[in-house]
Amino acid sequence: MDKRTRKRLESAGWKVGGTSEFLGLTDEEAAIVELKVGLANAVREQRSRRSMTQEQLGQLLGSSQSRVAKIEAADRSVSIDLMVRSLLRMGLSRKDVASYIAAPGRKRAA
Amino acid sequence: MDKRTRKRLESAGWKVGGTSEFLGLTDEEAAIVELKVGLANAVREQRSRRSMTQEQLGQLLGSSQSRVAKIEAADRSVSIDLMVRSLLRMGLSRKDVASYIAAPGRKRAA
DNA sequence: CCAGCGTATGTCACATCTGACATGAAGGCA
DNA sequence: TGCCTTCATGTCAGATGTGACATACGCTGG
Repeated sequence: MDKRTRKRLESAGWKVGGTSEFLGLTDEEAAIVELKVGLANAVREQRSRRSMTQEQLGQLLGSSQSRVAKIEAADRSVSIDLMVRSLLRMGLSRKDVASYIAAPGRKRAA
Repeated sequence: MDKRTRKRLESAGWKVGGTSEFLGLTDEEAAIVELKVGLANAVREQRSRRSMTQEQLGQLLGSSQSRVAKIEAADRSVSIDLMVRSLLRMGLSRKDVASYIAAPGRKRAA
């Protein structure tokens, strides 16, 4: 998890320690946070890859710039559903989404 | 997609054709349905593997028998979040969940 | 210095999801 | 046949997620 990501998460209210659990964060909660971070990074990366602004992506998703920002920040108020729908709308396949979910944190090939 | 699954989906209000799209179902919607069916099957399979009743699983999830039934039926009223949380609560890893999402429909090894 | 662009954050009315309950249907068994 | 277990489906009040808006922050070019 890079510094920037961690900062975003913490300020969003998540309690993050190491890459996994810490005080008051069960294994399951930790797994969900990690999973969401993976998807959040995926969205940011895919958008970036298309040279789109958050505003443009928001439009593509039928949503707003602010919500895209929250998605990419893995904000508490964002569901996995929304993240997945975003990726699919950007043309990714179910398998692509799965690979992002399985991914540890950063880095990715295709 | 087996017959039983298709029946459950259709009665749940989804419009399903082939394994993918049909009338009035965009590619994205189709992908979401398939993804949810994969997770629904995963929950049913994992529960079955543990010889638990829906009632017992409901308790483990802090929920009810009826909601478990809806989860396994990939009901409209069930979010991907809930399905994922269920699988994690049953002890699966992020990677396990990912593999179920990537899976076409039925069959699985481990 | 200060516009302007892209992004981040807080808030809120409205939409969707969720647990719980009631009830029904299918199968097993005495 | 009646009873019991397990799963399916409808409903609803309360919880959570969502789009939109306002506003703030950092950066870059003028």
